[in-house]
Amino acid sequence: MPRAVREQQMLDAAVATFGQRGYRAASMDEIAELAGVSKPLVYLYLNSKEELFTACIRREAAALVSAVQGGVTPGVPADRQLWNGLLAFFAHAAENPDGWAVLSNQARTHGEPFAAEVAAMREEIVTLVTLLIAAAAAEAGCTVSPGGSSSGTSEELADREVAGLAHALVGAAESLAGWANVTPGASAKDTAATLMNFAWAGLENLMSGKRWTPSSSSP
Amino acid sequence: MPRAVREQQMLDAAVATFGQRGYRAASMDEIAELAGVSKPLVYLYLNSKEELFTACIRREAAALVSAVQGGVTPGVPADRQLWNGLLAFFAHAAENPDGWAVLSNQARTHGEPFAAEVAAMREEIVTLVTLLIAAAAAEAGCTVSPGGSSSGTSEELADREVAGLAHALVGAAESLAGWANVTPGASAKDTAATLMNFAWAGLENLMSGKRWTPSSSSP
Amino acid sequence: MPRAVREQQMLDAAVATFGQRGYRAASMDEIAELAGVSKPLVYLYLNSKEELFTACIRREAAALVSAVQGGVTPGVPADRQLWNGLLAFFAHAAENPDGWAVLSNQARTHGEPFAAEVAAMREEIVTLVTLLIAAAAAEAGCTVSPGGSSSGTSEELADREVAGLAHALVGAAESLAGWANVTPGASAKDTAATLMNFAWAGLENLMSGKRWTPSSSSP
Amino acid sequence: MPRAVREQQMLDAAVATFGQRGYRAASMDEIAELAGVSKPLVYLYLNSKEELFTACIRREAAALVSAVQGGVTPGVPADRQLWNGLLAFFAHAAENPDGWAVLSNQARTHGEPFAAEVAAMREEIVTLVTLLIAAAAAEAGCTVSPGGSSSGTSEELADREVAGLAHALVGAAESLAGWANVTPGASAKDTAATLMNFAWAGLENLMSGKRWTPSSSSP
DNA sequence: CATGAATGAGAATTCATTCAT
DNA sequence: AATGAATGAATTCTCATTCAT
Repeated sequence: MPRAVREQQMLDAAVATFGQRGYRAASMDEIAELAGVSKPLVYLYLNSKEELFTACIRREAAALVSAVQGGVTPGVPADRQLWNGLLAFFAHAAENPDGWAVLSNQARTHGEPFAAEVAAMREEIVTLVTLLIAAAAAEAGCTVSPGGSSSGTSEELADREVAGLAHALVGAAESLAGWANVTPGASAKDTAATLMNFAWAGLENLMSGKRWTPSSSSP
Repeated sequence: MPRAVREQQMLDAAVATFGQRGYRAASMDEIAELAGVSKPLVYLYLNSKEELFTACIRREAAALVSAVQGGVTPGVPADRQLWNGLLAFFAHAAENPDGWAVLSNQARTHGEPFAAEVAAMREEIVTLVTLLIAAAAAEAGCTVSPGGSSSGTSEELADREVAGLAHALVGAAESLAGWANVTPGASAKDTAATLMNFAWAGLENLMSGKRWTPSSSSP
Repeated sequence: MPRAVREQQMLDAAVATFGQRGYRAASMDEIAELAGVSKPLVYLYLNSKEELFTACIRREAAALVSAVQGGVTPGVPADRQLWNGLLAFFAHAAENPDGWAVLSNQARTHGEPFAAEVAAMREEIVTLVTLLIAAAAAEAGCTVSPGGSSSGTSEELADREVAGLAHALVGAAESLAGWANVTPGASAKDTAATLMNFAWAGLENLMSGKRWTPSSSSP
Repeated sequence: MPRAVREQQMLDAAVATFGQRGYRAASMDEIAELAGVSKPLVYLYLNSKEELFTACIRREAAALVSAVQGGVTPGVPADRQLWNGLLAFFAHAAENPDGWAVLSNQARTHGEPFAAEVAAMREEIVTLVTLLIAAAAAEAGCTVSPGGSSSGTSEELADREVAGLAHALVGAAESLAGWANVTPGASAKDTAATLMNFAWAGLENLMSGKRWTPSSSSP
């Protein structure tokens, strides 16, 4: 059996085990057995538990990013791109629960070699979303100023605000994906719709300058 | 030294260690040393690693809920209550990063004794937020119908939508808290403002029936 | 509460715990709790686990020997004395199962400080039985020769044979006591009768020279 | 080194250690060192202290039963079979003192997983002896009635009496084996002869109806 | 290419024992 | 006379990792 195939089998087993047991609780014994190979072979191919875990993270991160990017097709309006991206994201997380668990739970929870990998992936997605939001703003005739804090002027949006929005959106998506994965009856489409509604409304309001500030409320 | 004091010292040390290392990677040796006591004493007072971890989760969850509830003072308008609650939440998470890590990362990542504890706390907060959102809607003259799916009628909001909003809001807040804890220059107030804007806009749009649906967009 | 009383309570608790759990598995914590006192007090009175166990053995051994000797009343025929002794022995073992377990199982199973204590008690009983057997033989008009091996002559019994008989009898009694303690429906009287029958027959045969030897059998 | 060989080495070491120190006091460290392997290997092959101990009991019980059965060759008169069986038993116990200690002391003294193992072996031997005694009775022209209590009639023996005899005989043999193992100058042959004499006499007396009863003695 | 055999290092947990009061 | 507080030293068990073949 060719090496590449064996390696994928090992990664499959590792993702499943890490996702369900957690990094520390997963044992190389269990992974090797699940992969149907002997432990030394795992070491021969992947060197150590740490490298094996890193390889898992990379593979799953790449798959997720690729799935999302597959949804975000240029040429259509920004809101549709966002919608398709969300849909692709929730569908992928639902179809690969172990991989999603590795990325969202395990990788973050264990020290530095791993957190950086996920942070990179996350940054990639945040960037994508930031661009989408900026594009949506542009389509709505709103300029994005590279300045610091929010000017509050209608038709103008600060960089920071767009970035904050993107972060909040990605954070909400991550949280909802975990929730949808453990909630029966939460389809990817419904989940995406909930978030899209939320996000789009926030975006429209920001663009039209209707911000909520502590002082805008009753005394 | 009296038992109660020692116990708090141990919990302090345990929260710090669990928060930084993770449940499995944290060793009782390290916790005991950090607490300035011998391991047997930790066992004498807290019985096992599992019970120790559970005690940490309970204490931190109670502290967090209490902080948030301290912000949500009845008698003021709902939007202010929400604002104050968010502020209290982000401030508490920022001031207790290890406790927050225990609740948001560790407790969820490890099997059933623990996940349930956090789920209970989360439910408590989601309920609080749901009530707040409903109150805000009422203040704005919008009725909340106990029916199933969204009717789309102006001035009417389905139960499910309020709950979805609350879930998304709490999820976004959790995610933003993690992000703020890791991002220099993100103050609790700024973070709360970003989210409040986002959430309030979503709420206003929902209340006024301006929902985004896949088909409402350009082809 | 006077010291002597407290000490007996501790020994009661210790005998029960050692008898049921075994020497190593019994913990000083459990013993102290069962005795209703604090651990340091146990140490104050009995110094160490080893000394505590020794004290248990001594007390139980003395009680057993005293019970047996209470049955063996001089002045009556030797067979009756033997019978009464057996009866007293089985009754005592049945009434004090934990004490009997300490003597028969635990004390023997754990190294040298303890085995010697029990061996001493056992020797005391074997001596008593030896004298009884010799008395019975004398009553039956049979001389006991202080010589070495069995002469085989009728009406004469070697020292060694009497000692062997006594040892076998005591061994059988010990074994039967353990058996009776775990066998429902085995009364002390029945058990004593079984053994008495066995022993008395052996004795009579020996005294009348009807020995079994390998060569006395068919070729 | 092949697994089977290593396993036997480990069992050898374990039997020696358990026999001398007792179940609780024997440490896996000591056993591993005596076996000349590392502790993890012992766990890899035998899983736990409990399973290791059970394996010891099984091996030693099988060896002992096999030794006794090797002595009891069919085709020769029952008394010779009994004699050869006793001889084989005492010889085996003398040659394997640790194994004998495991079976006779340790296994009985510690809770349920183990006691049952030994009880099974003991039952096997008691059955063998019961059959032998019945055969001996038959050869002597005595019928064994399946009835309840002793009829007392000459030439007739109740089931119960045969079973009681077998139990007492096995108990006496066990006790004598322990004694012989501890008494210098007590050869297997001498020990067997003492017991055989004892047993055979008891059997002959029972068969000829000469039972001792409390009331048959002088007042 | 693949594995059976083997281990050093460290994990959780328990226990007999001692002080200061 | 009595105890709450505290620990050093084991003990059972697990795991990532490496050779020799």
